[in-house]
Order: sequence, then structure tokens, then C-alpha cells
Amino acid sequence: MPAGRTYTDSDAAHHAPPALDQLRRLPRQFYGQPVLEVARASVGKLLVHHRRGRTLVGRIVETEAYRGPEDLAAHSAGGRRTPRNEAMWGPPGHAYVFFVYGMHWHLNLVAGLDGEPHAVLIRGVEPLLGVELMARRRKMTADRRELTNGPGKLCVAFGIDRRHDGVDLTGSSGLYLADAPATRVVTARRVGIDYAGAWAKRRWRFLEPGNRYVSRPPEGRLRGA
DNA sequence: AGGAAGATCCGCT
DNA sequence: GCGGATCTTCCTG
Repeated sequence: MPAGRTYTDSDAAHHAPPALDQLRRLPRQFYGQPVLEVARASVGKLLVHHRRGRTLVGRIVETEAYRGPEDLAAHSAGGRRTPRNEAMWGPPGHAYVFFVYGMHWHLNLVAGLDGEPHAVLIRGVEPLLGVELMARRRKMTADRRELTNGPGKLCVAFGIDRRHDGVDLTGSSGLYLADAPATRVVTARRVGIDYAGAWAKRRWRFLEPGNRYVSRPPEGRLRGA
């Protein structure tokens, strides 16, 4: 597909649903890498949520890195440590889930070294398993790309909210990332952070080009990660 | 105690 | 493309 075109429902992305007994939870070492690397390497990995006997799986197709305290777009900018963003300072491999705009939850992966307030925002996933439940929660049919093509939308589809803030993804929690084959990844500017000045220009958004569950296509020529 | 802003989404034009 | 929704969190006074 040409760069810059808006994705449509006809841009079918079809990856096979995984066998449940072969899901391999990613270890803490994965999250302990530098945050830009975690953001890049998370594209293609599986987001898994077991809850009440049901399993939801999505393939991560878009992420963003936030690297406080120097990154002025991060909630941890300037070393500002509050109850809300406390999870960012903890050990890697935990979830940082926050509420914005009075109605939306966003899911992040805490990355980097313990004490470094870095995180990776999950901005888009391709539904692989449990699609009907996602569709009910999103109040739309299962064939729509709007099911999970944004950070707030995928949290609704996966039932992620304040209960998941601070959860250890590498322990026994029902929420975790599972390994999957690497895929093509390109970079783009981050979304919705124009207040961050020069930091808004960093190409710290990572996505699988052409996948219809990417929230917005990158501008201009595609640049590899 | 009050106010402003926000890592977005949705519906309408 | 644009504006309204909606409310928690944090900063200021």
C-alpha cells in the first residue's frame, strides 16, 4: 500500500490465532532493554489477557516510547513523580495504566532499568482470539478495524482499566506479552503530544507498515526502525 | 478550593 | 476536518 494513505477495512491483516498451549510469556529481560528497543521489539509480539476463563489475544502493531525524565512528552517529564505515574519508576515488566480525557484508559509497558521512568504505550493491536467478546465491548461488528486501532479502543476491547495499573506482566497475572516472530517495523512521529516542543519530532512511534490496525499511517516516506 | 489540561474518541458536516 | 464529551489528576494560590 502507498505511504500516507489512510487504512481501510479492506486492508485485511490476517495472522493465524495462536495455539493457547504454546503462548510463551516474555521474561523481565525483554522489558529491561532500553525503552526504544522495547518499543521496537514489541511490534509483532502478542498481547494476552486471560480473565474469567476466557482468553483474548492481539498482535501488537503500533507502539510509542516515552523516555522520562528528559522526554517532555512523558508523564515522568522533569522527574515529576506522582501517585498516578508511580508505576513508571518501578521495575521493568510491569503495566502502567492511566486515565485521560475523562474517559479513556491507556496501557503502557514499563521499560528500562529499575528507577528509570520509561514506558511503551500500546497504540494498536490486530485481534487474533476472542474477537467476538472484543466486538461486544466495543459495540460494533468484529470485522471493523476500529475495534482495536487506538490506545483507548484496545483497552475497551481487552477490558483493561485501573485494576491493571502496576500489574507485573512477568509474574502470574492474566495480562502479559507472549513471544512471536519478528516483523517489519518502521518509525514515525508520536501522536497527540504537540505540547512537547522538539520532543514531539522524535520518531519514537513504531509500527508495522500497512497493517490496518495501526491508528494512523505514518507521514511521508517509510523509514525503517 | 478552584481551575486547567489531557499520550482520545465519536459523530456530524 | 472539527468540536464536544467527560473527569481525574495535579498545580496554584
